[in-house]
Amino acid sequence: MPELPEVETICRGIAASIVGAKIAQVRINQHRLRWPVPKSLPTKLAHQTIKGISRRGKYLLISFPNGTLIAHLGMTGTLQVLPEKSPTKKHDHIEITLDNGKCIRFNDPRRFGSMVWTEKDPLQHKLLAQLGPEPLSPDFTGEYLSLKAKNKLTAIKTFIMNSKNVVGVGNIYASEALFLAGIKPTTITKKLSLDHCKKLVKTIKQVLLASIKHGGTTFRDYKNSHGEHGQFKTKLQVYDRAGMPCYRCGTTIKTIRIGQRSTFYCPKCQR
DNA sequence: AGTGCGGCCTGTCCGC
DNA sequence: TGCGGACAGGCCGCAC
Repeated sequence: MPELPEVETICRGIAASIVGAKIAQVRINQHRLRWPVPKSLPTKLAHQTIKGISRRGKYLLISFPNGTLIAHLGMTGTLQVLPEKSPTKKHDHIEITLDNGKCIRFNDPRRFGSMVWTEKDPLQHKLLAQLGPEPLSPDFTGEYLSLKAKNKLTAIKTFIMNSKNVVGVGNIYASEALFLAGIKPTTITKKLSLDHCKKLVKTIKQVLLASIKHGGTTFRDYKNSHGEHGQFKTKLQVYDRAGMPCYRCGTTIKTIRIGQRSTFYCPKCQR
């Protein structure tokens, strides 16, 4: 499942082969994604040159002179740059052929992903305007988290997974960061001290950076822009390890559900 | 206003 | 072996 490190990996992986290229053709094989892909997209993109690609949270922004394509990979989406002639696969919903002999393929079996077109400032788009700070930016500090978290009655895990508070922390990295910080995922946010918040901010940054370094985490579906799996899975401390011994203390890892999400933690290391 | 949950989807896994 | 059902999950949008 693509979280921030996976999206960052894809962004870095495809930039060199698409920026500066001109669109030759856009084909929509399936317009029913999270939101319908506008039928006018092929016309909008025709003959436009790709100016750049960047990331905001888990959104990829591909910019053109006349607007921006905002892509989200949802749960199972992949974005690959392939030779133009490589065969279309099942669930290749959108194919963007470039004038350099390559083709961008958006593949998403579960169709939780999206592809949105905007001609305004993309950061002011409804999907992006309300987003909290980037977790790896200097804006994301213990003081910020502490201020934002005080008086809130939600579980800390739910809180850090809410993109209004901080972007890019999904289910896997939330469990991992809380383990590294020694904080029980059910802890009510207002009970966290400033020191807890500082520690947690540090471990969120730490786990995201480590995952980017290893090319992301592949759980079931994630592949990078070259179709390769991420290697961070082997580094996971608690995620999907229910019933197995904690690497640190040997206590059996527990799983519970918080806000309809499976959550993993060590009952001894996290309090 | 803030919180919580329904719904969108298909592949995988499990039990009968 | 084949089939049905449960489950996985990001995130918007609605209901309370």
